Amino acid sequence: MKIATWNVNSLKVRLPQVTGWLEAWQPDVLCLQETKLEDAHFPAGQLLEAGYHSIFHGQPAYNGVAILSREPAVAVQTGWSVEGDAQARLCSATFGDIRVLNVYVPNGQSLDSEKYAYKLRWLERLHTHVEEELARWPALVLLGDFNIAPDGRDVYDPEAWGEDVLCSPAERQALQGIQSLGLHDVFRQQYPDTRAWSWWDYRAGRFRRDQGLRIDLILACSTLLPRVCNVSIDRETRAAERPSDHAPVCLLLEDGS
DNA sequence: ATGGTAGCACGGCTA
Repeated sequence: MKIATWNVNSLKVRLPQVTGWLEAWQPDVLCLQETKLEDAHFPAGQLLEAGYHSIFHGQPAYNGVAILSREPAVAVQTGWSVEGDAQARLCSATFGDIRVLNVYVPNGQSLDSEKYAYKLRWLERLHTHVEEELARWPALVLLGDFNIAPDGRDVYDPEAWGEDVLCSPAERQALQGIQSLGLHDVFRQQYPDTRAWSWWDYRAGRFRRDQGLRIDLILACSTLLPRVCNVSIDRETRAAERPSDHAPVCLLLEDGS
């Protein structure tokens, strides 16, 4: 079972790159963030021609999440379970024995912004939601664009970034709190000392100088860890023509028995 | 260098 996540920064612009990536990597499941598309404009037909079913939860211009899959999803859920959400940042589905939660965590903009307070509230809400989902689905993978670098190993210049947004203690603690429910950062588990990034700002030649952050994460519950074969960050796709500012991250799991 | 670039939508916001 191959499960991947990719913040595409507009699926309308990136559709050729996405279908190319599906062809090259052949994932069973690909979670997308920042599709920036209303549901009425989602290219489900073109993706089906490429061999993938879609579930999607979008809005005009901002946010938007989707899950593409070889097999049709079951137990699909968009947004939170009970209340509505104004911003399309979460969708979930089950494939085989695996529950997949795809998130686009708010960026937060800056520590003094109302958007940062919203980010912290959103993470609290996610904590509760993950707790509920784990009770129902023991084999769970939580993945997506977390807009949080877990620690200094995940930042090209931790001194310069300090405790700014994406690296602040409060959001890192919120992430740790969610992980304390029994979820493990599979990339970090596999590569304890590797400094690797999943996002490079378009500005200031950040990619050219390899100055990035690792904010796109795949968290797997303990029961799945023995099945982890490989985790990779596809830096080549960030280097390609007209790229998203994020690289895809891919997890390969052994099939369940 | 408190900028820079990209996307949405056509001015200014978001990242």
